Amino acid sequence: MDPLTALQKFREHVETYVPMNDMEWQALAPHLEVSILKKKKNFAEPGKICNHIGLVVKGAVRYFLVKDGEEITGYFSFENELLSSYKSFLTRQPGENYIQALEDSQIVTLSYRAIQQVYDDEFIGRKMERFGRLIAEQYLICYEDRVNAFVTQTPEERYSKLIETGGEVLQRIPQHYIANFLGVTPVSLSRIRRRIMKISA
Amino acid sequence: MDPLTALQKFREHVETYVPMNDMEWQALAPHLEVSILKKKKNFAEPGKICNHIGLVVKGAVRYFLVKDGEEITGYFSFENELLSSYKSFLTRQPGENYIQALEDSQIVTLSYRAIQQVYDDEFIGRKMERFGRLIAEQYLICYEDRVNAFVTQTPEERYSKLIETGGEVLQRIPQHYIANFLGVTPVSLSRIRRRIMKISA
DNA sequence: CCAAAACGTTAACAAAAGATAAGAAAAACA
DNA sequence: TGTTTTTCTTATCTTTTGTTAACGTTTTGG
Repeated sequence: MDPLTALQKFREHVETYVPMNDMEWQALAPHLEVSILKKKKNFAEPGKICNHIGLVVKGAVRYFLVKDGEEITGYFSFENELLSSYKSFLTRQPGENYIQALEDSQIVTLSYRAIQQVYDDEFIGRKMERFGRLIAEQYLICYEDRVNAFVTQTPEERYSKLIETGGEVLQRIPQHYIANFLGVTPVSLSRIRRRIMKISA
Repeated sequence: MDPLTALQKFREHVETYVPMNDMEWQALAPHLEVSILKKKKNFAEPGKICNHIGLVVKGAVRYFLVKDGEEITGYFSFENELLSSYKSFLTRQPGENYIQALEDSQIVTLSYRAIQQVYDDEFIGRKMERFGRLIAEQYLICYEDRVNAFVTQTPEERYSKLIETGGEVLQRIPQHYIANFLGVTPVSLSRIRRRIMKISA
């Protein structure tokens, strides 16, 4: 999609959290960049500081790290979702994971320096500060739910729940990635699926 | 400790995130309450909306939920740490977990209504908004690490790491709570401990 | 101070998951 | 199109975990 439409998507995303008039948008927009991330290209890499936060306006990305030579997938971001190696981005320390495009993707990014400028800005700082807070709070809740799932549910229960909620994940993502996401091996997920098939059949 | 000292603790906690002068503190302090939570008493309960966020100035609390009649412990908060059923607090929906005092505790609390007032305040709103953002970001990072641990590490690795970092948890908390926290049963943790003993001995 | 409850370990068995390898089907791509 | 890679399943074997129960110890609370 053309860059202006992409930027518009970013504005809409902000406006789901805080209202924003045209003047405010005029102040924010110059800090944004629109970029293309080709399939298999990395948005973040281990050992490097993640200098951008982004909004996926088209496509999807996968978060993973390499352990004992194996890729272990921890998360995904789809259209209209933010992406960043948050810990690295926020702490300014080298990250541990890759963020890689699953498909050719288009991303609206905001650099660390830019976001700090925006937070400190006279005119829009207050509003953006609130936006940042609400974003962080929402992701906090997502993580809280996910940790709860690990603590209180079996892998089978986690998978069943994932099917119920019918996330986009299921349609667009290879199952061995989902297995990692659920905290089990691909082989194990395959067995879980068979067990569930038998029950529901 | 006396209420004024407790409030002072809260101020110090805020100041680890944002600077705060006396006038700002004067504006914030009236929104705070100091309360005592006796051992085994609940700060939050399932089915109820969590209306307060708090800072533990003395004591410790445990987060747990009841599944199939069993208590499953997911988290703890100690001195100088925040506590809240964040999801319930932020979304204004009934929560799912208990937050219960492990010891007689003293807590400085801020109600949902109060914190919104503070965020909207002319004088200190901007600063508190940033405080709220930084808090949420920090907790986000904690959760990110924890989810990563579940996805990439075995229970044994998680326990070993917990010992290395030598968290307060280990000293003050019964091991079957720690087992839940790590995502395994108490019996399993006992076996893990024995395995590790043999190796390091 | 005593009885009851909570706690940690261990054992025995069942269930589930990890590791590895093999094979078929589907997708990627050249 | 045909070939290679990826993906998913299945099987086998080993390891780990869950479950239940028992036992001694410690802690708690009246």
